[in-house]
Amino acid sequence: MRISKTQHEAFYTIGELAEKVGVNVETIRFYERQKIIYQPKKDTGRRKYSAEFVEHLKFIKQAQKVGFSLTEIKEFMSLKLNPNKSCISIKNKTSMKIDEVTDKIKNLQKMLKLLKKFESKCDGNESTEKCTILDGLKEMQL
Amino acid sequence: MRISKTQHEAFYTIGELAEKVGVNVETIRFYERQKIIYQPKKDTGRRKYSAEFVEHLKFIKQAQKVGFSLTEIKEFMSLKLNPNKSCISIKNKTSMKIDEVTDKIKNLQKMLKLLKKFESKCDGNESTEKCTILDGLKEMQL
DNA sequence: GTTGAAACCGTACTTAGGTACGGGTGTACA
DNA sequence: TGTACACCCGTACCTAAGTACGGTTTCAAC
Repeated sequence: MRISKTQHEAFYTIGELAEKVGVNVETIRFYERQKIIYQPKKDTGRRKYSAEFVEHLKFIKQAQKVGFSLTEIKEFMSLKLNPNKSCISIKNKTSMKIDEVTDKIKNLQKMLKLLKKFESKCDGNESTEKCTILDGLKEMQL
Repeated sequence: MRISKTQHEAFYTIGELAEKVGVNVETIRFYERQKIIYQPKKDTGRRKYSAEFVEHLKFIKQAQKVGFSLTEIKEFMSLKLNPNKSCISIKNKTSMKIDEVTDKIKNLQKMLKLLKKFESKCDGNESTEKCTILDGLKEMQL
């Protein structure tokens, strides 16, 4: 991380940014090509990232973790940067995502319950022939 | 669905099975190639699926929905069909999966909470410039 | 001032999870 | 009995989300 002489503002090279966020340099270039993040100012041909890019990338990674696709994330990002549309489409997308996430949580909770049931029944010493976990799999209809 | 003459047992063609489970015929062939399901008995060259395949495929689809990869699913399936290993590895895998699923639920719940907060604050009529949902995205650190 | 790491760029390759295609064969039903 | 439809197989193609490669330029440190 370097400090700009005039503004005391922190900037990162692509390598530093990648390191800071825990992604590959190539991934950042890839996001740029896909227009998920915008290309930052360049200094003698090199990308110069301001601190907001750390937040952008962290947001992308978090959103991915909970199941948003890059396409969905790109939409959110572009809405942030492009404030000329009515808010209603954002609200609709949000509602749809709420339903989707709610559903996913429910399914995961069922799965979790089953996994715990299997785990508690199994003493770990049987051959798989008698394994209660495998028996459990049979009834695993979410 | 046809009924076998001698046993009153139901069998499905690949097309019927696909229809019943709601997947593509090609997907079933793909799973077979990937050895996620085994190849059923054939009758004059054609696959003849017993009812258990309906359950197998439903299980695969449910497991995918909650985030298991085909590789993980394949392991579970192969354990069912191959009862020669000690049960302990299954128990370990199960415990790991419990942690993973628990974590995923937690993250999804955080995401859900944020999404709901955004939704309730937004009246849907503002320009995105003023959109509270987009403001919310800024703070979205899970 | 040299030199080695790191950035640049475009292109190609990878893995996961399918889907489509094309040419040949079996079969249900009018 | 004929014909359309379902099935067979292998191979090719597709999208998502990166990762790697190779040749060139630039910067930073000695």
